[in-house]
Amino acid sequence: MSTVKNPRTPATEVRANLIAAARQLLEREGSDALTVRGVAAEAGVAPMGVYNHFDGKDGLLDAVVTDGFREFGTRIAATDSDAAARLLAAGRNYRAFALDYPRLYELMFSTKCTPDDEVATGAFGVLVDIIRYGQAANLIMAGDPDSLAAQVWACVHGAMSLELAESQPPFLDPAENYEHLLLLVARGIAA
Amino acid sequence: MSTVKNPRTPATEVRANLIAAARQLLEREGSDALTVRGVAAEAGVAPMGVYNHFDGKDGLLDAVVTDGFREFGTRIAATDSDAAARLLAAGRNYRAFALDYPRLYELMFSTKCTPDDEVATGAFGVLVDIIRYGQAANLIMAGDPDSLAAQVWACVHGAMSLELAESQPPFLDPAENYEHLLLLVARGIAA
DNA sequence: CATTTTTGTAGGACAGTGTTCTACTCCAAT
DNA sequence: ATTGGAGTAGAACACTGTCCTACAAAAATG
Repeated sequence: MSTVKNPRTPATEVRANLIAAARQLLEREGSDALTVRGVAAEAGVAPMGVYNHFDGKDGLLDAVVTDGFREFGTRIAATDSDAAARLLAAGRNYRAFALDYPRLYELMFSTKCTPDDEVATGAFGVLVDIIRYGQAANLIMAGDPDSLAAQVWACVHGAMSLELAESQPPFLDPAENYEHLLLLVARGIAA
Repeated sequence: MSTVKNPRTPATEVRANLIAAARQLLEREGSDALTVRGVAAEAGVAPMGVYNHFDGKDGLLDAVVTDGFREFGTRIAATDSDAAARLLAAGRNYRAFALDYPRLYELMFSTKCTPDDEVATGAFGVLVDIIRYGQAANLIMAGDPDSLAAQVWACVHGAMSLELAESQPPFLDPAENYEHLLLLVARGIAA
């Protein structure tokens, strides 16, 4: 009978709790489950927190994808000293992240969300640095590293986007096909 | 004061009208405007038509993306006798379609919709045929045409997905970058 | 041509959504 | 110790997908 009042969440944790709850809910139950009331309940927070700490639901989702890009940047980094190995490793790290958080990955690249520009650029910069490293080793053709990175990014993103949407021919093995794609890209940007 | 009753739409037209209305509304006002009531009003049809002719809103959207894939297949086809020119032309046709119907294109490749398998496979087959034509001309490397087509498709899809989401560095010219990407792909699958 | 069945429209209803408002209460800094 | 900011609770609004009933018109049947 007695409806107990929930304990109050410290102000400094509300924001982080909401982002973490949204990410959990997104992967566990899909993007349809990302409701203001649902995320707040998952975070143990009042729905109003979404409006006090973010610019409504859209603002929360923007914060979620920004958080995703921050993690993405650290995940795709590779440190192999061999330039070719580093490029391949980064490509595989890219796929591993997308497979770990498929729904977040889709949200990150959908037109519904706008991640913080600096953070997104940071993740892109990781790839640019790998391209530069390959150019220094004379593995990758000369040219604007940003442009080359954008092309490489497009190829791997397209592969993961299609794999996650199951838009690829079902008789092709996704992992095998992705490895072939990485080789295609390597040939395409070879010096 | 007097609410006039709308004329009744012939049964054979309701379905096509709803799909056409959804496509118009989608491009004109964005995916948020794709409500059952909104589409029905745009089509001059009662909302119940969405449930009589489709499996609810999701069924209507599936029909919309299937319609999109049908048109897509005809649009990307290229007939240049030179194999390299045909491949390039198809790549440019691909981009032209995505730029003509950006919101439909995003919907077609989102996880929310499932196009009719046969139709989607048909569009993919257009690219497979172009790959085969290039192999016959000894322009493209030997290997499974389906696998090669899937890789090429991934690259161009990724480029358009990023361009439409404005996820590319703003200082790069999209058209120019896309041309570079087509050359990258051509080198990657060259014999 | 007359009758019956199918199928569109009208309009209301339901639960769930994003969003905003008010009231209350607790934590923290002055 | 008091005050003000910031959390919760809960109601309210318009809008969403979905379903239901009632009625009328088109289409198929005789």
